[in-house]
Amino acid sequence: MTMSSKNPKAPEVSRRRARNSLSHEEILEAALKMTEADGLAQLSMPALARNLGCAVMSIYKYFRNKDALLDALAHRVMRDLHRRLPPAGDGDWDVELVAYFTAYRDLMEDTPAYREVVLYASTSVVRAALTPAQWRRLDTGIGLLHRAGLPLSDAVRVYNVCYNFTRAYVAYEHTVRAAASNRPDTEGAAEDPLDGAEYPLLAALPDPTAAIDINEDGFRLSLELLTAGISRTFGIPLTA
Amino acid sequence: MTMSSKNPKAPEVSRRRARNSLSHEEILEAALKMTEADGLAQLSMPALARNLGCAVMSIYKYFRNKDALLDALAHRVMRDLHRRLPPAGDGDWDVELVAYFTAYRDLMEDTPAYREVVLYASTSVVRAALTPAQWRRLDTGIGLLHRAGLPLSDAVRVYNVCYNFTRAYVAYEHTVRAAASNRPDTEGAAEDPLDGAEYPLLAALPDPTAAIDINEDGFRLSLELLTAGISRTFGIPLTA
DNA sequence: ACCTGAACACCGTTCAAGT
DNA sequence: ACCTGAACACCGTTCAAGT
Repeated sequence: MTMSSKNPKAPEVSRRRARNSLSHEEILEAALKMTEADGLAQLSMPALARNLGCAVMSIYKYFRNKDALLDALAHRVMRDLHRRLPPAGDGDWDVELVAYFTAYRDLMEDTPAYREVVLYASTSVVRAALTPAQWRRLDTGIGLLHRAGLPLSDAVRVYNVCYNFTRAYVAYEHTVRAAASNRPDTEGAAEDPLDGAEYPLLAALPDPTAAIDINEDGFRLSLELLTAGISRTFGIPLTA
Repeated sequence: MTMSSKNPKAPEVSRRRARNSLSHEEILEAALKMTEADGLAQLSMPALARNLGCAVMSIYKYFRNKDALLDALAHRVMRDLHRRLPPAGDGDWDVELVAYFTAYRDLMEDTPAYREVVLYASTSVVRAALTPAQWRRLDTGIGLLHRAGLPLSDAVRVYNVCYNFTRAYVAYEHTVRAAASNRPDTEGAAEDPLDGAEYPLLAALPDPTAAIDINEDGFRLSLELLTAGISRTFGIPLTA
């Protein structure tokens, strides 16, 4: 009864895509949009093709397989990410250090799609060709510690620690949160009170599970402790 | 021509499983074995059924769906894990703290299947009913910091930081390593030397990518810095 | 009650064919 | 050259049927 079904020979909005209308870029853009909207888990080749209005196999002319597509997506996302991420400033080392890594987490919080993509393709992102913006940020981050008084080799080791801590924490936060939202929450189910004889300390706490929660407070305290640890271990004063 | 195909009416090794031969326990055991052998990614319902010598749908009599099975698997693994994980000792707080969290990482290194399972079902594991062994270890871990001089509420916050750091670090290490082993390594591809004018510090390094590597050294240094940070922030002396 | 095969709606991917 | 449909080997899961 619809217009398009009345006569199969009718124009029917031209199902077939024009000759060179598809491109590497358009496919990636669509994939990114879909990831932002519904998450990486929903990004399938058929769904992507539907979204592009092309046949599934057309995508394979531009990407060897799905993995290659995800790799390209990860690179694109990392490039965007570092464009929005400032290099280290030249204020007090401890203040700047906290700001430097907090900025990374904040940006990831802003754009959940980034977290998934970055988390997924860890390798291609961590190991493969870094963009100039990433090298720059890396260089200034190490410089921060070097200026504060650490020998270069120690500055690299300490930067490494802070960097991996931040990446790991954000990734872990994300997986925990994602998993939590997929389940019937046990919020209502009243927990059994803990036996004070068995667990003297936990039993005294208002919420024992707080000890293993993961949230922003923990991230902040971690950075504070790391900073204090750097100060103490390398004998450079804190300013804050 | 084979014996079994000659006569379809022959005994044929009795394809059908005996009446009550299947069980919750046997299924979980098989799933764990398969995960140890080939990784969680290879654990499909058909593969599991083949392994058990039963029909795929038989499994569904014991587990509502695959997610429920993975949940049960995660709980089983966490229970095993904490059985092998000692509570905190009563030596010097800083030495014990490092040993306490290093033990977790070491155990995860030992049994890669554990990492995958624990990593996967973050929620059910982190939030849902903890076993007595886990509560015990938690209680002694917090006690470690409390005995060292931290008020109980701070001891919980600091424990939380160390715990989440360790979990996150191990999980992140695992995903990076797993992803790396799935790809053509770029080891051979000689990296372009970095421009000394653009990246003065990185250019001076023998291997700039070391700044973002992840390995055991980073883990150890992280724990050292955290310990030093706790000492400095809460004014309790280091003994090591 | 417990176990099962057939069937469904999805994947990613190969292959041979359209234009 | 670029785009496409049909087909294949896999998933997880529902349903109705065997024993």
